[in-house]
Amino acid sequence: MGRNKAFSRDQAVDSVMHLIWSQGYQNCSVKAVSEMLGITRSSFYHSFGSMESLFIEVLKRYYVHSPFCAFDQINEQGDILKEICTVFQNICVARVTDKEAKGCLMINSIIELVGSNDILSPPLSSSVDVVLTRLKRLLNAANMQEKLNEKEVEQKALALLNLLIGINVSGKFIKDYEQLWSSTRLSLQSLGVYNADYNMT
Amino acid sequence: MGRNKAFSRDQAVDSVMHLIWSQGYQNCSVKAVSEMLGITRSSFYHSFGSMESLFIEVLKRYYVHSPFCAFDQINEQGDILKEICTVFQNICVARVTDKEAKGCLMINSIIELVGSNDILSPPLSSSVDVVLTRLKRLLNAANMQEKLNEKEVEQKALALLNLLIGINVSGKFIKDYEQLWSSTRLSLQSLGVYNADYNMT
DNA sequence: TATATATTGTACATGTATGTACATTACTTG
DNA sequence: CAAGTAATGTACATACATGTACAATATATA
Repeated sequence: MGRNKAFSRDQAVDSVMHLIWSQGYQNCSVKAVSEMLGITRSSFYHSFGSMESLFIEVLKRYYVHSPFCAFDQINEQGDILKEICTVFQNICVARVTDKEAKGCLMINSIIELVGSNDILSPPLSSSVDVVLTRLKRLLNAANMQEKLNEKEVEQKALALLNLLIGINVSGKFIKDYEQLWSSTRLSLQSLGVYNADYNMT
Repeated sequence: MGRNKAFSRDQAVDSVMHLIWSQGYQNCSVKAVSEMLGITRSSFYHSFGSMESLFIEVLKRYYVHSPFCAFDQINEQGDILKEICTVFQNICVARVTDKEAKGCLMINSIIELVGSNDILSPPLSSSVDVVLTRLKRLLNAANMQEKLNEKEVEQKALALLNLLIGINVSGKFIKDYEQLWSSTRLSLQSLGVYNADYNMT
């Protein structure tokens, strides 16, 4: 019972995600967000509580749009390393293609907020942990023959994460696909993830 | 002739640098900065014109504090690759040591501003170009025997820049030196920059 | 159809933020 | 020491921003 919402929460979270994505969290005031949603600030507070709690909701939603998510789709029975490379390649395409140079919302937010926002730092940090854990799992699965030890897997996973972050930032000023991808491929190849046989261009 | 400034411009730029560094550019209002400097906003505008122009001044000043600057100090006659590794190692130390998790001002600002601030995007992007050019030069100088071609040098330089960016961001949530450095070392080693003989721990 | 209730809107009090016009101050040079 | 000038301060007009109290609205259920 009670009155119906004048807006779809799903759509709202989605458009707020895009706003924060392109403008940064700190640049999104309750006023601006409310106006974009076509509701009053009063309704905003009633529905979402605060910008922080809305952002946490956005963050969960973002995951399915994130470069990280693609790692979850990888079939562990297939050629894992090749699929990892494909994910990286797709990220290069996405970064070069995006005219707004938005980059990755999660990475952007980490830089913007971790260390300064006590409420949002924990969820952001733990989001990264998830990715790191996932990468370790993939590397271990791909590792049946190579036999890296636990520490080496961890190092390599973090190296891949660093590369992921690097690309997402470089994409802000490097708009040439060939340049971005070829250096990414070089890094992947060096780390033993890319194989010349893959022949990706 | 005329009245003396009540503050040292040098000190002012320096403290504004640290404020922006720890809080982010967008979080530093003219009001807050003026109050920190102990001057009125009126004086601020008179002395600096705008936050944007002050930031450009800060950016120049930052360079000598930046991880990038260390590359300029490298003696091209010595063991260039080893010195590059030392720079990376020092960055790992700096990131892990910094309790505020500030990261690199330049990288932070790129993520925060490139693509959204039309005035500050160009100086930020060109700052990166300087670093990339410097890295290419170092790699070429270290390359006398290896004979990489132009493209390969460019790829490797960008790979190093990506690594640099990755570390600076990872340092926000990874506070264990061993973890950060060992994965960085792995990346450097993979790229043929680190040599097991260096024996850096 | 009446009523409970979730949603929305209005209004308020308060603080922050920006940029400028104009007056004041203090110092330097002739 | 007088005059010119750079630096500073005051005041204003305007807009943005936050969070809440209270009233109005719409709808599902009884």
